[in-house]
Amino acid sequence: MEISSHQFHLLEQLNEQRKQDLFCDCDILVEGKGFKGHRNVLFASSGYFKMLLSQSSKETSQPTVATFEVFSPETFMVILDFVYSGILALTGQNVIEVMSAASYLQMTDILNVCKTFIKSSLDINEKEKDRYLSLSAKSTNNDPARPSLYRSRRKAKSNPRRSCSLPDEKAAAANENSWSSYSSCLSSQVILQRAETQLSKRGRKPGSARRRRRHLGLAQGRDFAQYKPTKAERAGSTGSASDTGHLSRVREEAEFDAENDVDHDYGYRDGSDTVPKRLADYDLPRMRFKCPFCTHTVKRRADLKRHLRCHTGERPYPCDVCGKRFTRLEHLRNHFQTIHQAGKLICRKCKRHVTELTGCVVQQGTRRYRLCHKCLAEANFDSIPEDLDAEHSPVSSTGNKRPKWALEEEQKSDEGTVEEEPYNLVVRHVNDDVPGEVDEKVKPNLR
DNA sequence: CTGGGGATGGGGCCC
DNA sequence: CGGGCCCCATCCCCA
Repeated sequence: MEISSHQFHLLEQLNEQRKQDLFCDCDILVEGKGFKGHRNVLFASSGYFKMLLSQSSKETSQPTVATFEVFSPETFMVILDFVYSGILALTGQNVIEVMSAASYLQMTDILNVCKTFIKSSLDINEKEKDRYLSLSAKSTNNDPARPSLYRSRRKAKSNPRRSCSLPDEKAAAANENSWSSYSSCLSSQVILQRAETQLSKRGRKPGSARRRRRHLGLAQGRDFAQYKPTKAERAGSTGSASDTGHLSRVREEAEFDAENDVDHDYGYRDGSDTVPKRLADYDLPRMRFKCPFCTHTVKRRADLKRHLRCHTGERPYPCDVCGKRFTRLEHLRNHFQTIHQAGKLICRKCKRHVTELTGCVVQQGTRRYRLCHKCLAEANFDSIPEDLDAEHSPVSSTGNKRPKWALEEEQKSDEGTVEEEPYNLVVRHVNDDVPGEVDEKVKPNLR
């Protein structure tokens, strides 16, 4: 027989012990501020502490000391409170830093909740946008009541501990009405305010966005936590070795701001007085959309939507021929044209320009390219490397418009010269949330 | 190991 | 607002 309240009471007791510094055997120093905790609780909650404590597990007589300089004490407080209560006090203000810290501490539950929080915030319907954008110039999102809104929603659930497992899409969907409107309006304001901050920053140094441009290159499975700085950034970075992932980005941002004499004190917290004045100094568009995952801002919501794919890993455009997936239709088209349709009128071997008359298309697996007649005669296919996909690739020698996976009976070899256009590009927009479901022009689903 | 070039991915912006 | 084009940075493979 399971007594459901036990877990809650146990956690409550541990939290009391923490507050009264009873049996605490772990000291955590965050930017100089000290926190107390229990090794077993921290071990069970964080991958980082698991690693740390398992290394120092032999010296159990001495209290463990962990020092962090990569997030603020306030942020760690939010996380520690969550560890000991199951309640995560997320706000539009702190979500980015909490997510960064959770990533650092390898606390995937918090990470997922933050992601869900942010993604829900992005689902801004027009009504709310109009309403809150008009408010945003005057209002502040520092209302202390707001985090409690999020908490209360979570508390409404039967088990407070379970309530942190929000990443469950169904749960998120079920709760959408109850909190996404809140978070989206909150986020609208955050986005606008931060956008204004960014505008002020960027406005001082036109073109700096380009110089600071980062290749986010987040392929599927690559998390933004694994962000790699560019060569220039690596060379110029003065960040601590422990500052990994987006934390280093945050730090770089700070460094950039320092370099460029950016004033962070915009007075947003106290209201609107300073904001229009500052913005008025720069003749820039009023609206920018701020990416919740990074510092990037864009003019149009559609561009933000597109940009977000580099964070979410969403690749809704699969190549029907090789299965490779792309974030954009145009990338799929480019890929298809160059890889599967030999779109480039260049001899692959001698790199000379070829025409339909002076060259021919060579098919190798699913890959097609052109060779001039001379190179074709010399190569005789021997020097052309095998295509890994060759064994399962359809090959056409007819050039008919037909389904690309229809393997022709008379086909004997994977290689050979072919006529034009055996593959047709079929544009599909795949919804990743429903595995296997393929639909024409399904709207991208931001997870 | 290194440089070159193709492939890919992301941003700006026009239509 | 989506599609598409252009440009550029980065990755990655290969000589």
